[in-house]
Amino acid sequence: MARLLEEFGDLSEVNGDNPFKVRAYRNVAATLRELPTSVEEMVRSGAPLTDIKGVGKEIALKLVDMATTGRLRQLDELAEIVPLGLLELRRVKGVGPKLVQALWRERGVTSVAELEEALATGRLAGLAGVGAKKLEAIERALEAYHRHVGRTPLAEIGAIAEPFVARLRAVDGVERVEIAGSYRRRKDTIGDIDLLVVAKTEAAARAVTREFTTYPEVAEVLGSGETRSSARLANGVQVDLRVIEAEALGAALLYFTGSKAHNVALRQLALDKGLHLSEYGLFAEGGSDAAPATPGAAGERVAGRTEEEIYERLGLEWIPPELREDRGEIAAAARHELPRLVTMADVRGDLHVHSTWSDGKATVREMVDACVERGYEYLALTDHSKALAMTGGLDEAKLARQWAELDELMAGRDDITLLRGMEVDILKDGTLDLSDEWLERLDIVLVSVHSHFELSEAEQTARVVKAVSHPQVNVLAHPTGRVLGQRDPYALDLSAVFDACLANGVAVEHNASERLDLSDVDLIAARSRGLTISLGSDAHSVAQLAGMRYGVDQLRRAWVTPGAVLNARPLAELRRFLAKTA
DNA sequence: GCCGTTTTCGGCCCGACTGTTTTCAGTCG
Repeated sequence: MARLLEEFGDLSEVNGDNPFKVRAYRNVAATLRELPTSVEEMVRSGAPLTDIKGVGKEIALKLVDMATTGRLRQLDELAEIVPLGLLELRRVKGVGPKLVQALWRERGVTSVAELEEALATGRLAGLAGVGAKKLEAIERALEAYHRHVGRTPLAEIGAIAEPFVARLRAVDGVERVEIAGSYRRRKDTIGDIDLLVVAKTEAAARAVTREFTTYPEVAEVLGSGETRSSARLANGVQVDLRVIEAEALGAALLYFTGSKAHNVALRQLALDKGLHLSEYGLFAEGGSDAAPATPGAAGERVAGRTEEEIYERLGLEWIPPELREDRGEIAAAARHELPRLVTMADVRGDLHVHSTWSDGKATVREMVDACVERGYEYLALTDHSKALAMTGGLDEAKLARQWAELDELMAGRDDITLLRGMEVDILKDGTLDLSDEWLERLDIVLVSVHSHFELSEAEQTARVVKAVSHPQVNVLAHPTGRVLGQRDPYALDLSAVFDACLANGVAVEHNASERLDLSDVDLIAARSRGLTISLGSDAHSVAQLAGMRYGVDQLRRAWVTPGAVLNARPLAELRRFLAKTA
């Protein structure tokens, strides 16, 4: 439904409809993506759809329509008039709704391919507002369009952004360099990198801009001015640099960290209080009838140097960036009831670790030593079961041999506790890939799906529900099967699966690998049901143990407190959960 | 199209950069 509404908004926009109407559709689409309950459920239970933020009479009708027919009639009708290729055109940087309309109505261009052809044959000459430079810009944008589509996983962005920032910090006269944007909010994937710089002098500001535009990884400078520059790196990621006054750093950090929805809500809150919030600060209302207008200023700046003072002036406690998604954090901050979010320091151990016994790159000893080094109190060794033949998965006999090694390795060792675990495959019929007798002897049993992703939702759900209903199972690992940028989640009724986990004392995993599965939205649903969340790095090497921090980030985005995290608990408490006596 | 402890009509977040103009429109974030 969100996708259909979004498409309807996009088509309306290139059709030239009222931009506020377009926004209304997009807002509802965004809200639906975050909605913990499904619209179908609301329709079934008779809950008023206008309770959903941004949904009025018209969109409510469309929701009901979509819930029953699976289609949006108005979208089909609009698609008859407006060529779908125009949506693709909009994704070329620099091509906005107006240009799309001009291209379509005045030149008959309705797709990226046709735009390229029109460029090559000089058919765009004479288009109002389009000169030689604009044509060049479109050509460059088309190259980028083909090279880079989509978002980059958080961990990859970190590897790119951090050395870049270090280089800018080294420029003489640079006071601060901060990464804002979705990277600071720790979103699972990142579209571009936003950098904020405070320079002591104008000369230093020019120097840092020069350093930015000449950075070796920069493939193309998209634009550069006194306060703002943009560049695209060789790998296609866009980086934006803003030079900020120290007095406005907090305001800029706030503004450029977003999210957009959070900012919009904050601005509205400011307006309600007779204030005006921009990236330059929080200002008192200026130019009213009573007060003489101050030349060149909207009013006195009442806050701006730090985020804390701006939030405080708005009557809010400081909101951690991970929460800034307009998911209720502003209301909670106003009540001073923001949750105490889980941190890396709360994590006492790793509950999903592989070794050379299956497809890991490091030995058990290396993994155990690395976990000691990380300060963990315990870890669970969870190699694959025999169904995953390509990983060298373990059958009962091999498991017995592994345990002999573990006994030897851990004898007399009291620096860490090693839990005997396994990541047991959920077979196609929902049975488990290890005998009951051996399941019972394990300290911790993870179960997960690694095959038959193509089953129908009903079959997949029944399969997973059956698996987690087995009395020996403790954790459902990577529940949705997604791999960022590579594989979409399989069809699954996550609500039904969560219910089964709750009923059976099974925790759901957040897999802190390139999966980041469950997603933040799924984690919110899990947390609000009272499920226990197990954090596992799914490390197949020592280096991958460090991925845990990205998992903690996602938990924080989902408002998860330490109490809900299985491996934030002391060993004795963890054991009680695993014994299902908790 | 949505929304309302000022409003059922008139708003809807706001500023920088670019290019094409010569005071502004389009686009982006």
